Amino acid sequence: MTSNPASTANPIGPAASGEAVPAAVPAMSPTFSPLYQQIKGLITQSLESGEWKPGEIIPSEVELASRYKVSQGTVRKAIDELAADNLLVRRQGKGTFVATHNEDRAQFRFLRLLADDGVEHPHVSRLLECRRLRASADIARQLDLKPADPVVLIKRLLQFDGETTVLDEIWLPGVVFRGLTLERLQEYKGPLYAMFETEFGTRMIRATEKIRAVAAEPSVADLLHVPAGFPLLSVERVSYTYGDRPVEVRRGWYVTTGYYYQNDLS
Amino acid sequence: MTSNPASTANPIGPAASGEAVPAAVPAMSPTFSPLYQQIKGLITQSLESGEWKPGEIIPSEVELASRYKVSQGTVRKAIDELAADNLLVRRQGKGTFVATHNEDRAQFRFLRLLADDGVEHPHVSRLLECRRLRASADIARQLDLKPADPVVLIKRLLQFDGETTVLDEIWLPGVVFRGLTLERLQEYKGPLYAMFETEFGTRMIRATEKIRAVAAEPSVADLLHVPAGFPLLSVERVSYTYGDRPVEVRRGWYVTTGYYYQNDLS
DNA sequence: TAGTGGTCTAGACCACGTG
DNA sequence: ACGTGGTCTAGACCACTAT
Repeated sequence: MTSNPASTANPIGPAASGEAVPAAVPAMSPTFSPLYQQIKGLITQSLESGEWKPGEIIPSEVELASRYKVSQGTVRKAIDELAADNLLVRRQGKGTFVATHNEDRAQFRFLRLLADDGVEHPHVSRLLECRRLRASADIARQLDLKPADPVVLIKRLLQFDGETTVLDEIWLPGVVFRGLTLERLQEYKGPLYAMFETEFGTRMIRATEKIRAVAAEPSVADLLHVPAGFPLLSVERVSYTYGDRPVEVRRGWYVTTGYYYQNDLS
Repeated sequence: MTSNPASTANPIGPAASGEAVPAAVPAMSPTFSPLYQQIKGLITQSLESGEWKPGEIIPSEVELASRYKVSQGTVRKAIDELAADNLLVRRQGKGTFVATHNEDRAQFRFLRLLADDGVEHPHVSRLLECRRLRASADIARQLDLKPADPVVLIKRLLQFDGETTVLDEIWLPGVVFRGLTLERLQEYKGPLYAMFETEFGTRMIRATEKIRAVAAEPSVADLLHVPAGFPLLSVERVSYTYGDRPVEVRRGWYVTTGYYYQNDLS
């Protein structure tokens, strides 16, 4: 019976409940934020804090509605957006789950390389090295660190059907990825992002990429088994976790003979 | 007062209205389609048929609700999805409008080339030619035509800050783009897609791109003022209009020194 | 002041997955 | 049979824009 006047402003308390008439407060609007956005923020907090871990189910909509003292519809809209952002996954009849880079076939989401026939081929990773060093000015800036802060550098090759196709250089903040060694990398089965999520509690949410065509430097050409000067796709990626905090810088060189980078404009 | 049992199946008629008790029909579900999806389809039809043209305002939600005999909430959900698909644009307080490639700053949506400093630079087009010819087997297949069907071929250069940066070869179905000539192209001010929409009633909805790094062929290199063998970004695009019908094949070569192709993974 | 989209609620029912 | 997400409705109120 409560008539809930769309919340007055920021505070979560949506309105006194239990009354029969539209509550007082006429609702001001400097810095107005919809209720469902606030709920979205609260759910995100629980995700970030690890209250609900990747792969786990979260409380049902009705349960969350009663917890936050809002209607189910409001929780629904919050979850809708989080699902659109790939933070949650809805499964009808079962429940809503925290998205994960594990089991998921969310591989292609971050490596959009297809064979010329349009088929997504499986790939294997060959680790070259994993060192700890101090961030260059450039890497520090991109990772939002101070210059000379500790970072981890991983180099690896990806092979598709036995063909060496990708060379990756991956920089990670040393503080977050304390204890990351070549051995642990080699032991882990599955995608890198799945490992980061499971072993280091750092989940990649989104990324931006700068793509160029470049001529292969000799050192890169050697590793990829192409002649020096060979045209390669250069992919510079910055990945972000909760709160849009950058937690990975990745420089990739792709051999695009027999494979292409797929992109959809919509 | 009508209790509307979520429609029984396909037909649009949502339910007999005016009764007080949940209508009979227990609702079967082979090929079940939600009401709002059907409304979405009807609105799309009106867009495709030109009942509401690009840039124009469409009827208000309440008006559409009464036209389709559904609640405003159902229309709202349909429009929400169409807005997410970039077919409609909502503007609070004003109304809902048909998306357009004109005035819009929807330029960057289909040409994601930024300068190294991250700034989006304006570009000018220099038309090289516009011929009519018969489709090759390959182009015919991609445009869903029969081989030797008439097609239009446009070649052009794009210059950013005076630098020649992009070479485009564009194939269009001849039947749809009857009357497209070099002169008309030169006369038209504004983006190509805006012209296609205004002059030929064909609106590009989405596109897929295959991206590779290639060595510049001599003929291409000449036009782009780079040496033969220079690494270029090869972008093969297929664009689609309503009903996912392909209506453009575009082969682009980008010089990515000083510029990069921006992509967001999310 | 009027009209439009945007938010919020409450309740009913449907479709899906599991016991 | 039950619980979960998914759909649909109806009505109230808020925020923005134009007149």
